[in-house]
Amino acid sequence: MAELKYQTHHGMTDLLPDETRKWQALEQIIRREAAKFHFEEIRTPVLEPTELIVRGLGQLTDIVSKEIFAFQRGDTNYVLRPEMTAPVARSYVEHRLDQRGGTQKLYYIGPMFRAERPQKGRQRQFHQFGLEVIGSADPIADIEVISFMVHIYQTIGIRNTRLRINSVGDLQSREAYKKTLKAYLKPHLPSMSELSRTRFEKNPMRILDSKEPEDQPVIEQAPLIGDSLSESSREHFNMVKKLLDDLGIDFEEDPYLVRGMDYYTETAFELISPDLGAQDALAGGGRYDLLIEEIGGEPTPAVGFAAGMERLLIACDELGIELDPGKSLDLYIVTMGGSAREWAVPVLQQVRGMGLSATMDYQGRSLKAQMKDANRAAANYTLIVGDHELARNRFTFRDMGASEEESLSLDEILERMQKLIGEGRTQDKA
RNA sequence: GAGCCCGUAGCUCAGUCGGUUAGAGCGCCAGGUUGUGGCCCUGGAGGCCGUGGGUUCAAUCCCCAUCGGGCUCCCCA
Repeated sequence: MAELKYQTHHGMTDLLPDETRKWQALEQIIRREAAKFHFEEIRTPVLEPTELIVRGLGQLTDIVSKEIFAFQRGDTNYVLRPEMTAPVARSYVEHRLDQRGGTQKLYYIGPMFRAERPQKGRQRQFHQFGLEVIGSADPIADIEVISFMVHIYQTIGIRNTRLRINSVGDLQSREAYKKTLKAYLKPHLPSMSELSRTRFEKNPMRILDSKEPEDQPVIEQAPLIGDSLSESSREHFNMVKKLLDDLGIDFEEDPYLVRGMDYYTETAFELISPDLGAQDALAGGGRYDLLIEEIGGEPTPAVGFAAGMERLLIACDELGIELDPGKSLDLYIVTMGGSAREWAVPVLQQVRGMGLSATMDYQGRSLKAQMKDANRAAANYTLIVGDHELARNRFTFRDMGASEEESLSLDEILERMQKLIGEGRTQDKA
């Protein structure tokens, strides 16, 4: 096709009407289920202070070091949020949400931005939904979060997922572990990948995540975080696993699971799907007991997860799960002639006032073209009006599904429509 | 940041071993049915064959660059 004057940026896509129906259906499920778990929605700006993201996620993480969209205006630094945990934590501190009392249970849905090379299941503007439970150190909080995450995919019908969990321990455990790990790694460094060698000083735990072949033998023999866990971290993790068992949620313990953000402590988890290809992580999360203090709040334990919506929808496609309820319209008013068109305008308002959806042609097209349009819009009924009907004050009311029609007064038609609401025969897919 | 593949109508894709007016299906518009959709038939609109340059008598086709897209590594949702 010819060169376009303007188009979306690399890795960013328009969601067109035939797509957005599916998105709305997904969002509806998320909101409904979040409400069941008694989570409340939080919405924050897409632009955040650069420092928040850098401090929050960690300077050395991939996201911060090479994937953030940042710009400056005057002497203020802005970033497009790459994730929601830090922004929610910021909001919690900024608005003293602890003063609302108890544990804050928040959910969000929205666009995130990362300057990566796009591929299947990875875009520069993508969408996540997720939960944050702030103010509880109880393993029950971890479990509620994990259980919601698993529940959502179950509800949608994505069954063949795998839950992987690990504990990265509290601060003491991590310091102790880093020490043993570095002591172990040091003699092997010369034979290891360049990436791992750079990580050694900065963040040795990330080496365990390496997929470089030359690192594998070293990693296999490496000491595990599990062996360095403090007593309380061990108890916490054991309780999480026990509760998962109690809930009948299958999981596999992966001692090598280390997640991408520095703020994680204790429980870390990931939900992966074999239906996704290279980018197989559907969702992931964990506890972040140090983040809120790190960004200037009171020491506050918290746990959450984030899920990629594009990936969820890809999985649905792969599995043949249809979220799109399809188009629907209650009434299409077909008009012939200027007076009929003018007559229709207030009738539309009346029908809509009854809670039904209604539209008409705006172009003065032929009856046939309007019928075709009504069909395309998946209209359940059409009301046909021309000079003939106006003169007799009786209108043609056509049932598009049954291909039957009769001549009725407007009141009779409205009465029928009213009845349809009661019978739930209309497509009110809010 | 690195590698591989691909850019022909709105969409999915043929095609030209380089050679006069570039095709199909679907979609769109109209007619067949002077006031009736979904099926069928007929017709129509719609392409500087992504863009720029090069080679050539001649380029949509070959070469280079560029832009865009897809996939992979890395990493993540």
